[in-house]
Amino acid sequence: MGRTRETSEARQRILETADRLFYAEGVRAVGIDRIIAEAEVAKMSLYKHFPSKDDLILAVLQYREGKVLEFFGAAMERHAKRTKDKLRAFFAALKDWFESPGFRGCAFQNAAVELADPTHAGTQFVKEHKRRFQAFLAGLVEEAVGKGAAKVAPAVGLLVEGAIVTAVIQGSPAAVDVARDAALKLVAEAKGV
Amino acid sequence: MGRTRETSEARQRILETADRLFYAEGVRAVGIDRIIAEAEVAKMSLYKHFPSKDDLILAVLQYREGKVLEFFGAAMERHAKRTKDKLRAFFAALKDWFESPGFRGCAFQNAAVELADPTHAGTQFVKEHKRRFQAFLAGLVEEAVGKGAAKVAPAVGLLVEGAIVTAVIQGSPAAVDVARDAALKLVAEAKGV
DNA sequence: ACAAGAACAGACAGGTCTGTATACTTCAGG
DNA sequence: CCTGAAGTATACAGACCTGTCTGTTCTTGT
Repeated sequence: MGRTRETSEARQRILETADRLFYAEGVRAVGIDRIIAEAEVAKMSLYKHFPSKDDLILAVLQYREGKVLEFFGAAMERHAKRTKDKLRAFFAALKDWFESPGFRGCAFQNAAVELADPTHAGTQFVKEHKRRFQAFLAGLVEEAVGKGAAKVAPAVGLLVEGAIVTAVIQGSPAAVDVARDAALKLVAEAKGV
Repeated sequence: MGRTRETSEARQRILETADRLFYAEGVRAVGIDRIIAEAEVAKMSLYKHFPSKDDLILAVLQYREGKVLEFFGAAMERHAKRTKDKLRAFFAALKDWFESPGFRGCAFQNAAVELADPTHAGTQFVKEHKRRFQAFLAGLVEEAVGKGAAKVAPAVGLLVEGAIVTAVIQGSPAAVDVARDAALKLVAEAKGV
């Protein structure tokens, strides 16, 4: 039989191409024609899988959340061999990301800024993603600090978000070191008390 | 004589209107036609004062930097009557901003994201603005902590940036309290040592 | 072999975008 | 009174945008 709707090769090619272009140039700046040309796909194929561009944007964000998870999983595991501290491994992974070619900040945040519409499904998804990401981060903090994690985890989250936007604007990954040192200081203090 | 080029009424109306629309909906989403309609200005007047939309974007960013300075100056002075601590007054002013109607994050950051082009004059200006803003913040930190300011000021900057993006995505000003508490903790520790 | 689903190819409609061109109005200073 | 600067009004070019429509080709299960 023909490939099922969710695993179609054309669909996958569209998702990957759109993800790459959206991240590099923005969801508003990249048009449908550009995506189908680079994905080597017919326009009707795109609209069969994604009824509108807004649907495609949402699908790309969902697709990207999976990729982000994979990236941090792999990078942290790589670093875990040096430091047993998971929080340190996370910041090392963050630095890897900042230094990766084509780094342009957080795709979710960027999309939310460009959409500029709180009712857009993509904006809603970004909000939920950030909550999930913060929960993940809180888990790492809890391993480092134990019960008092609730107190410092949100501050660590702000340091991470701040480091992301600062790194992309300054065009340098240096912010991650500042964020890591401050986060470790806050964690150490929470532990000490 | 006719008003000089820099103080023309039409020019001012264009700047204010463009600033309002750009901030609310984004520099890419708002077109020239929309701006001239709401500013009640002829298209040729706009292009006389700003040769291209990119020039207008840059001019709006410069105009806005002045307004931001005014806002924080006024808000901090208002709060300075309650707390003598300038850093506390700053975070109180930040909260005022987060709670102001139509808050949509940092206009400079948003513009940089939308432009998605490091060579764009607007992007360059955003980078410089952030450096100036960080210097201003470092001044506040120095008053609180003295000589050791260089150590904690960058971290406080990340907390502030993180609070801005988090507040807009979560649609709540709660992040500012987290940022303030963490910043004061870092400052207190730097002072103690 | 054949029907049906999936993808391809490309034209097209209707709208929006930036930027230019043309012609008219208003008004102040010499 | 006349010149020139500033602003107004409007039409237009050329590009690009999303989404639709019509056909063709390829593959695969029955």
